[in-house]
Amino acid sequence: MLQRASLFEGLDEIHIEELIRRGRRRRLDPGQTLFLQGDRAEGLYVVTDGRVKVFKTSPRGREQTLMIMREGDPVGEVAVLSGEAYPASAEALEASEALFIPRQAFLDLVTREPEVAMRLLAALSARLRTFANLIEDLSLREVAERLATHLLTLAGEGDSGQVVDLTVSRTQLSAAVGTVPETLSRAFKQLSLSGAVETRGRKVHIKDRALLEKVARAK
Amino acid sequence: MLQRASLFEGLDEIHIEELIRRGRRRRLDPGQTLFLQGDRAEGLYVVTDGRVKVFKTSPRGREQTLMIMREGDPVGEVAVLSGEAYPASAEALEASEALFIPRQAFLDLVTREPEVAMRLLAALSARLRTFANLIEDLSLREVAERLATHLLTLAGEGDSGQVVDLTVSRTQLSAAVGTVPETLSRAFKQLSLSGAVETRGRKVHIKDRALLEKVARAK
DNA sequence: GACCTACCTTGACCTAAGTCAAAGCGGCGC
DNA sequence: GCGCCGCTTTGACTTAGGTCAAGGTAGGTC
Repeated sequence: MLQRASLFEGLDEIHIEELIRRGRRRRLDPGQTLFLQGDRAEGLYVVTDGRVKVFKTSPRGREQTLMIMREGDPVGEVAVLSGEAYPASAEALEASEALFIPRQAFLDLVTREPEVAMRLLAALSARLRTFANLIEDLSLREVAERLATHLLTLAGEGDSGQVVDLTVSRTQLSAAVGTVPETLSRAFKQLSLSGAVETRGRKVHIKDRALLEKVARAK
Repeated sequence: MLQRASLFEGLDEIHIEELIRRGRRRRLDPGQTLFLQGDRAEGLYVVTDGRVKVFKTSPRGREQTLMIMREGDPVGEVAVLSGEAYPASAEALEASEALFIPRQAFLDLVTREPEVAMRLLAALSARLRTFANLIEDLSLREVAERLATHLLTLAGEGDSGQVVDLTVSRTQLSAAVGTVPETLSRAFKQLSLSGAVETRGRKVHIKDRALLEKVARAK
């Protein structure tokens, strides 16, 4: 499984085995916390099954999801690399499993295997790009636009008529889009009324992709 | 100069010289563009003098500053590493100078010198942390709180009574904090009236650090 | 010193979106 | 089948903050 993780793809058996030997497998119940923002970073996790949400919390209890990690994704490497506390919290979205890799084991691997370092650079770059887009969205675009973009991202390249699976509850989606459930609900209604999409629970039917793109690009 | 850049600190003369040989020095007038979001990334820049702003633009003309880079900082490496277009635009804030390093020259150096790769990992990690905080701010906190945090960051560890230099115009600051000049102005007024700070042009006198921290941590 | 320009502040207004409270709705257990 | 619990939607209201339009202020130039 680790071999298929983008970070470790094609890595020698020996290293994989060392990671597993030095690491510790951890089962996660839905909603279970991996770590909280501010915790000292003793290591990182690699998601081996299920999904893990990385998020920030406001004092008033609102949440902003930073990213949702799946099988093969590393969680918490940033803290390990910079040697500081975790900058955000992480919890399992569903029953999941992760391999905990102690700080030093990971640093050893990264310094010893330039290939891993390069992969890591690629991963962090991609993430920075995603974050930059989220910043842009939050600062410069409104909720309906963000939702439209989000749906299009989920939909990928397909054309009108396809059905995308949100895979998360509305509450989770609202936190990912940077709003509250009530506002998300109204944004969906707006998109439905205009004829761009049709919703059925967690499935969203994209009825008019061009229209959705127009909303996404917006004013 | 490059030797003092955090990325290349302590790097062999030979490599530095190669970078300079393969690179191209570029003078920048205030406001001059280095690249625009979406441009194909032929390489990256290292700021050698002055300051460069990296930002996103909305169709309605508003701007969100992502970061301000100074002497020694790399700009545009993310695009080079991920091999895609620049995810944001960059322009000089003042008369500046930068070394343009072609894509391949940089990739050669990174793959050949693990030390540089490690430095880069550290730099990207730090940036991810900054971005995560900006996302949190934009999504979960209000303008006065963000401004207070920003001022405290500029102030560093000092105590009440110190004077911090904004170094940028109000318009620039508003784009960095994620708002418009009018709203920033009102936020400053709010902080002044409460007695937390006093403003004199680009200098801000921190009169009551504890109070400022209270505003920053907020509700 | 007077003028110009660019930036900053203020006031009045408007709108997106958050909050609070109350129904809906749906799946699950009994 | 009935009722319960959690999630989602809806409605009414409030508010942060963006927009537009005047003024104000300061630094630079002649």
